[in-house]
Amino acid sequence: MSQERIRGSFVTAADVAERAGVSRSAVSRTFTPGASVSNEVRARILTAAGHLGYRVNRLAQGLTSARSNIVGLVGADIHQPFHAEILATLSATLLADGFQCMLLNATNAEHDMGALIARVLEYRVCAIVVMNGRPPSRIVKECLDNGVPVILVNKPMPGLAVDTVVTDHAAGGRAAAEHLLAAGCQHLAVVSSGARTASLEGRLDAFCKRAMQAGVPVRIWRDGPTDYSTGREAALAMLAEDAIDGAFCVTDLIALGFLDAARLDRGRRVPDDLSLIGFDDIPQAAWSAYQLTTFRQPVRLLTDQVMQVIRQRAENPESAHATFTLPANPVIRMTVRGLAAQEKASVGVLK
Amino acid sequence: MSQERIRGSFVTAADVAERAGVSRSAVSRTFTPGASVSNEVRARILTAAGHLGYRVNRLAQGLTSARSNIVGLVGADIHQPFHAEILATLSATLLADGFQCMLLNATNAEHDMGALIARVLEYRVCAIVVMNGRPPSRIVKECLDNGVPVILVNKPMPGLAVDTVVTDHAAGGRAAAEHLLAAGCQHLAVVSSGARTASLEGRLDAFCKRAMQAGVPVRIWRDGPTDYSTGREAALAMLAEDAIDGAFCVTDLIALGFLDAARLDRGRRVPDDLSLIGFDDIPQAAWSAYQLTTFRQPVRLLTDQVMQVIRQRAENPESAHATFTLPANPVIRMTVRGLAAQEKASVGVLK
DNA sequence: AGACTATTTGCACACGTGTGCATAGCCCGG
DNA sequence: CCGGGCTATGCACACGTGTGCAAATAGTCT
Repeated sequence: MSQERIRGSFVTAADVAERAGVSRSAVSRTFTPGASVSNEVRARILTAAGHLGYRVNRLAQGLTSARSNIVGLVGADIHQPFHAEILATLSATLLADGFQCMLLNATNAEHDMGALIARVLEYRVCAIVVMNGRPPSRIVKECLDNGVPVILVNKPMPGLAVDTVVTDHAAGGRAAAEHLLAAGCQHLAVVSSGARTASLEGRLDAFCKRAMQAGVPVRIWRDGPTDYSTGREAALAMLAEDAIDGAFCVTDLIALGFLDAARLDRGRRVPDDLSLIGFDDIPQAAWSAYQLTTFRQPVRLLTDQVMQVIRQRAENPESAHATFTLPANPVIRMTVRGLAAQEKASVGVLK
Repeated sequence: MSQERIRGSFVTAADVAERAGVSRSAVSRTFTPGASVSNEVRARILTAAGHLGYRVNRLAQGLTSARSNIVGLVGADIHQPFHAEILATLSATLLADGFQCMLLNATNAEHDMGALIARVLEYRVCAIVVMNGRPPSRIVKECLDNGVPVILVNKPMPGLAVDTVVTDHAAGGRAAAEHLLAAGCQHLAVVSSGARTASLEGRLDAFCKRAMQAGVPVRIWRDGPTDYSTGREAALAMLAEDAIDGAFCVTDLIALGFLDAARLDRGRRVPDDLSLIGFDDIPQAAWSAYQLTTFRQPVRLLTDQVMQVIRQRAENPESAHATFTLPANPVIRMTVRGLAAQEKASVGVLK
């Protein structure tokens, strides 16, 4: 088939044209949907292209159109379960829709992110999606100045012409408080990390506010990485003497660390002595050793909304910018007292 | 600063040249390391570029050189902890070394992978790394014909001119058997998924062979996805009546499912009644509820080796192809009988 | 001072593609 | 048979960059 290929170099449209005995334009038109080529010529070109192994050079193609169909995906800590799920879903959706994904994995959330976005701008990406982290607003502004739309997931940046897709963290935090109150908890705790991101703070603030409304005190932990280890440390410290009977961890990962330390190191029975709620609904939360009651971030809805924004901006760059807020639905499992007992029968062990 | 920018279009080298009062070549040379420009002109160009917000167009740049510095990363199931870790490490390394990553997330491991690789070829990537999955050899061959090196992680493909970087699965499987035999296990089991990948099969075969040498029977489970749920199902089925006292799960994810079902549903005490070993060393294996004894895939070494191959191929495409085999080191925690008791004191709770 | 060398700079071309424009061919109605 | 409209095709240009080559300029040695 490709025995006549010169090894190690790409075939160009001119090569195909020569072999098919037509002009290069005809080749270009054959691979451009909607262009006018006769069936006979198209067939000849396609067989020639097949024999030679021709592939359109998207670099050259993007040169004329001044825009590629590459989307830049920016994020930090992409190995964490929730971030990995967003990345996997979003990249699969983008690829299915004909886009290409450029992955920008920031090791240092703050500093690297700016440099990485600057680099991906050099590829004339058609959009940049910030999946998490805190890109400096200066670089976001530069993207916008260059006509590259920026879409922020779970991170509002007021005052910039960006599209924002967020989970309703406040509603989730409030609902978490209500669940724990309904379970009869009298001494609440909320566990977060030292990262002051809008999503984590939003959950925490709403939780505290709702508890305060009910007149229930809340101990606050806000230190360390957004990690399993932070949950453990918080539990070890807070459950040493305090009589906490209900805790909201702003992340499932934190919640699982908290749960392990509470049970294994502090001897608490969950949910009998202590009710616990997480956030995100990562796969591990459903594992039978945990059965964590949590709030599910609507990953599918988030990514679908991101896709829709990208498409819409592609065809109409000037349309108004918007913030889309999607609900986090409770996933009742076994770590909250009243609910666990009551729903036990109808909830499967694995989701 | 950028107040004079025409919003929504990129600045070209010609714009910078005009503003700085020099030729466009001078601009190009300023941004080309090692080219000859006087310090005075360079400075003038750099300030002009800064004011205008100039960024080199890598699409145009890659056009002349017939090769971009984009690396295609191909994989399936990238949300799984181990795959996510490989992806995170590899992408961070590549970005730190000045490459860009194009992410190819295959939803259907077999079929999609070919189509995705074909698409990324259109961007004249300088290398393709297959992180997992089974790309059809036809498309791999096409990459090689086009001079694009292909690097396979944990997946040998004999007969093709590719570089291969693998963990020593056979040695790991053998060592797992030896650990369980040393713990005095008499009735072994090995749990794998229905995916017949070289890495999983390599671990399984070596385990079985070593156990057979010792005259110990091995029950084999090989069904379902490479997943937590498979471990659960295997444990539920195998531990219903069988007197299994030692199990090797070819993946940590499988092992954790097995462990949960063994303890919670089948009432086994681990490691007293049952010793268990996994493979990969995902973060969850270190969680205090699990403390899984396992074999660590040397992710850092694997990715470093991949990087080295990429660099070396970049400067010398014709060098001989090789297979690099890296060892999987045991991580002794608490799920194997003799070892757990003996080492308990010296092993931290978190890694 | 003159010649020779090293450095800097600009011109012009190449890279591979899409596309506007003009031309050629075809079909069809009058 | 002729003209009009439609389709197919080729030419030539543009996109933004890197770079070889020649010219110009600065610097150095005799």
